[in-house]
Amino acid sequence: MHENDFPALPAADEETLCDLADLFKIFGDTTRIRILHTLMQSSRCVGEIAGVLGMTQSAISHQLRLLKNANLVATAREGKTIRYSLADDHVRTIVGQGLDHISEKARR
Amino acid sequence: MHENDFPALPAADEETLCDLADLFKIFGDTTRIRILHTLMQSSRCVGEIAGVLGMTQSAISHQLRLLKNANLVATAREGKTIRYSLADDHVRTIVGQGLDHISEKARR
DNA sequence: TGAACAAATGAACAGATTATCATGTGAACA
DNA sequence: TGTTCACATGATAATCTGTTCATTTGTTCA
Repeated sequence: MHENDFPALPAADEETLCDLADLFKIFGDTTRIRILHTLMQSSRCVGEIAGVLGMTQSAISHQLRLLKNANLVATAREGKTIRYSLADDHVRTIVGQGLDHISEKARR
Repeated sequence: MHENDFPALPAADEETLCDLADLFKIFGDTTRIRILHTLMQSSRCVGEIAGVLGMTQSAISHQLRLLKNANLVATAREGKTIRYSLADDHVRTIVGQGLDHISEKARR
């Protein structure tokens, strides 16, 4: 059997592929991945994230906006701070798959 | 139980997170996603991919190099052409997860 | 109310990214 | 051997991205 004859996934249309690229673009930045990684451990407010990552509040806030637009994080106001958390388990799954690929590559 | 207290994945170090971002960066471009999508259906040589996507051979070749460096595609010479195919099933899995996230988002 | 604090926003600049164009490389075969 | 074909590569220009700095918004609480 030829490995490429039976695609495991259905073909996607051009617009979907574009949306898909946009989604991965979000994961494709060190700062944003670090933010997501931080939120995978616990939800945090903006200032905390900035502190943990050693970056300015503004830089983090700009990136959080992108993450929120992509529905990857959710917000909840708590007093005068705003707590960010992962929106759902897709983030963990996608990150997990990425890590899988990397570790397999390293094994070669 | 607090949803963020028990991460499903272990913490990653800074270098791994950087590698992870680099991996997703590859998926985060429309041309490259279209190439991968094409290869998910069947392996193809460079000229075919360029034809299918309606782009120049040079543009495709440049992108294929990035895909190859990331170990996402494999090559095999066949006569005077070079056949590109997906390197392994991680591509399908990662793309599949991305599509999941998108369709769920659309459902809201 | 208004002072203090947390976060969001806008403009601008630096660095990265992508397609194009021109050219180089190497395998196949007459 | 040398021409041809398929692909790779390098330099360039246009576009995109991310951080910084300055400012604004909006909430809390004295």
